[in-house]
Amino acid sequence: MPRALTVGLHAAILAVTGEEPRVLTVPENGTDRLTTALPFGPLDPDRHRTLELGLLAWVHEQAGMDLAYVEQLYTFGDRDRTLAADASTRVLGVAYLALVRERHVTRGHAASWQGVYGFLPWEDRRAGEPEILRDRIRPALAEWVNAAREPSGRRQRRGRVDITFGVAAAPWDSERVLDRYELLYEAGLIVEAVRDRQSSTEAHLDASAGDFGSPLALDHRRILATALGRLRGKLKYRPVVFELLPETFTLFQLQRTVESLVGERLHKQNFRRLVERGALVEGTGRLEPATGGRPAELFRFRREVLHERLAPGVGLPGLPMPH
Amino acid sequence: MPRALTVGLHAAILAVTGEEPRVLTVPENGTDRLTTALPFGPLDPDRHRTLELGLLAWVHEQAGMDLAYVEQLYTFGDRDRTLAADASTRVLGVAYLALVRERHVTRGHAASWQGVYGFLPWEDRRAGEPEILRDRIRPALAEWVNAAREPSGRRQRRGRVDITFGVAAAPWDSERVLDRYELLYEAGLIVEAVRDRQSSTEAHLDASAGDFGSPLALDHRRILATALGRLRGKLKYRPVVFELLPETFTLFQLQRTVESLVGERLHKQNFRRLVERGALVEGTGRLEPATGGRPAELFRFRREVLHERLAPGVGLPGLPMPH
DNA sequence: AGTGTTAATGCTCACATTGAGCATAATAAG
DNA sequence: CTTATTATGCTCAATGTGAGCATTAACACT
Repeated sequence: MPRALTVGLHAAILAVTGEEPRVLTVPENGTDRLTTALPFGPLDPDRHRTLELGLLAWVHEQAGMDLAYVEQLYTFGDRDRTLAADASTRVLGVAYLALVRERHVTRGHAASWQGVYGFLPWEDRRAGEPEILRDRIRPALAEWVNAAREPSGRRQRRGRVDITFGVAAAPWDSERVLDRYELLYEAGLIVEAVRDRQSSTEAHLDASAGDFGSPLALDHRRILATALGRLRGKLKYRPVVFELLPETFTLFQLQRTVESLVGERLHKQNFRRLVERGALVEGTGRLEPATGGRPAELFRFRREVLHERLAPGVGLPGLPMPH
Repeated sequence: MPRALTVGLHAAILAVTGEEPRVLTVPENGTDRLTTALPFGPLDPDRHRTLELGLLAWVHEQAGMDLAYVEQLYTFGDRDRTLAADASTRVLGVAYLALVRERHVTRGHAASWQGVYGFLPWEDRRAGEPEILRDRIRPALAEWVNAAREPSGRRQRRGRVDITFGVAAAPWDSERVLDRYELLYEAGLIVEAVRDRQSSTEAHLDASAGDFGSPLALDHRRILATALGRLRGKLKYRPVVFELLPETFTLFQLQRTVESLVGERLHKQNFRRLVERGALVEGTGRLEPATGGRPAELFRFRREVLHERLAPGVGLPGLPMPH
C-alpha cells in the first residue's frame, strides 16, 4: 500500500516592536522535550480551499491573529530530513513569510513574540560585528575549514566561508541569511544539525558546538532564516516596510525599522534622500511629541505608490553603509 | 473519509538555441482534446527521496534528459483552479525552473522544444514593441478598462495596465512577466481563462478574446511566465546565463543569449564593459571561425567566480536600453 | 536663563556607475 | 579593393551613491 501524503503549512510571522524585529512563536510539545516552534499545522484538503487560506486558519487558531501581507517562501520535503512521527506517512511542508503591523496582541493564546536575533544572533550588525560572531563563530568556522582532509577541500571551505560571512574582499551581504545558516548547519555549529544527526558531511559533532542562537522545532529556524533573507532583499525594491509600521510615523522611526531588519546602520541623510526621491511618504502636518530632540514631523505611506510606478527604483535601494 | 492528497511536480525547462529561448514540452492527451504541456508527474512518496529528485525522475522518463541547474518556483493548490480528475483527491503542484545547456537532444521521446515566445508573444521586444501587443492586446486591454462599471474601477484598472504593460511614465519592466500574464488572464484574454471558466471577476468571455499566444495544459503557461520572469531577474545578479551556453562562446553570442531571454536589445559596448568588469569570463586564445565579420575571440566562463565574490555586483547588472 | 543633548534638516562634494556615441581594426564576400 | 559586418577602444555627460559639515529646534538639567 502506497505511503500517504500530508502537507504542513508553516509561517514566519514578523513584526517590529521598538527597534527589534520579532517573530511569532508557539510552544511545541514535540516528540521529546518542549521546544519553541513557528505556528504551523497540516493542510486539510477538505476544509482549506487554498494553501494560503489554510495557513490563515491555523494562525488564527493558534494565535488569534489575522495576517495582511503573506508571501510564499518555499516547499520542502526531504524524506530523511522531515522527521515524520509515523513512517507510513510522507510529510511535506510549505513555508510562508507574513508581516503584521505592530504588536497585534494575542490574548488568550499561548503564542508569543520573540526577538528574531535570538535565533540568528550573528545577523545583527547594528552595533558592529557582534561579539558572538567575532569571538566564537569565526574561530569555530576556521576550525571547520582546517578540518577538511584535502588541501583543495580546505580552499573550497575557506572560499565559502569568506563569501557567506564576509571578509576583507567580500563585504558581508545582508541578504545571504540562508547561506550563512546552511553553512553553520553543515559545519555542525547549529544544534538542529546535531539533533537531526545524519552525518551531514562528517559534521563537527563535538559537544561544544551548537549553541549559537536558540533552536526551533523541525527546520523552523531555516524557515526563519529564509524569511529574513527574503525580507531584506525585498525591502530594497518594494515598499514592504510600511506593512510593519503604524499608520503614521516619523522618518527616523522608518529608518530604525529598516535598520532593525537589515541588521545594519544607515546614513541618515542619504536614507531620507531616497525616501523623498521615491515619493513614498507624505507629511501630515502633525509633529511627533518629541522623543528627546527636536520634534519630527509625522508621515504617512502614500498607498497610491502601489498603483503609480511600481516599476524601477521604488522601495529602498542600496542600503548598506557602516558608520 | 478525508480526501486524499497528491502532489504534482512540474518543470519549465529552458534552453536557448540560436537566438531563441525554448521550453521543453510534452504532448498531453488530457481530459478532452490533445494539448501541449510541460513535463510533469506526481510525486511518489515511496520512491522519491526529495521533491527535486522526483522531478528529475519524471523529466528523465518523459524526455530522457538530465538537468543541471534546477530552482524551485512556487507551490500552488487552489482547490477550484486545479482540476482534479477525481473529486475525491486534492492535488497540489510544485513548479520548477531548470536550465540546460544547448539542445540536449531527446531521441526516442515524444518531448520537443518550442519557442517560449510562442506562448508569451508580447514578451519579445527585441524588434521593438511586437505588433500583436500594439494592434491587438493593448486595444483589448483598453476595452477591459472601460468595461469596469464604476469610474473608480476604471481608474484602478487603467493604473494596473499602465504599470504592468508600461506606458509613457512607467517604462515596461521586463521582469514583470507573471503580472502581465495574470492581468491578461483576469481580463479574459487568455484561452486558459475561458477554459477554466469560473467567472474570474466577470471576465470578458467573448469568443474573440483568448488567442494571444498558444495555450498550455493546466496552468503550465502561468508556470512558464513565472519561470521567465524569475530568470530575467536572476540574470541581473547571478551568472546563470552560462548554464545555457556551450563551453566556449564569443561575447556577442553571450549578448545575444541574454537579449533573447530579456526580450530586449542591449548596448554592445556597455554590455562588454559589464562582463569584463565582473571578470566573469576569460579569453581562450582561440578565435571563432568568423560569422560574417571580424573574427571574435572565444571566451570561457570563469567558474571560480562562484567561489570568489558572489557578493554584490556579480552577474549582469542593469540591462535595459532600447536602441 | 544658560548649557548640553538629541534629532531634524539643508547642502556639498568626490567618485562610481550608466547610457550613448564616435572611431578604428580585422576579416569575408563580391 | 570596396563593402558589409562585427570586434574593440575610448570619451563624455548625466545620474546615483557614500560621506561629511553646518544649522536649527526642542527638552532636561543645573
